Amino acid sequence: MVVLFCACGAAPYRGEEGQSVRVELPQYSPDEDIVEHMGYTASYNHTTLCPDWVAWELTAEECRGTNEQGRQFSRDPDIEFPKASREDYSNSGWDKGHMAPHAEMKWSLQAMAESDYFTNICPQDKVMNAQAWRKIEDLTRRLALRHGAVYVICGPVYDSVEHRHIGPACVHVPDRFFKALAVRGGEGFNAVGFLVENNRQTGSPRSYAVTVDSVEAVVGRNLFPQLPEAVEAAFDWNDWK
DNA sequence: CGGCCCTAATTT
DNA sequence: AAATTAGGGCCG
Repeated sequence: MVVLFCACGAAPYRGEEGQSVRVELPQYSPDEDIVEHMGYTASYNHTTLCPDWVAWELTAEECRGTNEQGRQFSRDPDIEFPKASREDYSNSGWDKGHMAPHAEMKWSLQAMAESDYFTNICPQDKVMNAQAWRKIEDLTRRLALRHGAVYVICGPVYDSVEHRHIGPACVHVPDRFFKALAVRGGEGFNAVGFLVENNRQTGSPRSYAVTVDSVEAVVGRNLFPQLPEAVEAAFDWNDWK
């Protein structure tokens, strides 16, 4: 069991009882290998060699970070057997796709470096990563600036038993990716989800938007256990565009 | 155009 | 291992 704490320095949401609540964290089990970094929390899967989920709170202040540092993909020192490496991805035809974006860590050089750990990386289709996925990331940053903070969780989806693998370590290639966002509105929280196939997807965020309930049905866990059930049951795209 | 998502080769 | 350079495409 891992005791989670707020390592990012951002002011955490305080629930009804006044205690600190990590809205971005999903339901998880004690046997998951969960690691805390400055900018994100991840559950690393030693079979897929990818995270099962990566969660973080992105604040407006963090979006205004100005540090500059190139990508420096490396193994996570906090994971005991981090078998994925650069070698698995190079010449594979698949991107080393960030879950928590490098560009959302510009508030700290260390956070930027930690975002390049393979704990935070999945094989992503080049076109999907640069277009459909990036547009959802751009939207997420705009939402953080507009609302002050956005709670984010995303990760891979494996639909087929016989999905493909890459590299000597056999990193599993996801069939889809999910992402769920929650923001504080006037009368509580709003939440929306996205499901994107891991192929040449170029569409707008709206074209991938679904309810968080729909994402949970695919992922098989409660993504925002701190929020009321009704928040996850529906969304109005006017709140997100 | 700058910013963002990357790749690969080369140098130190 | 890290830094630098060169290249590619899309978006606002």
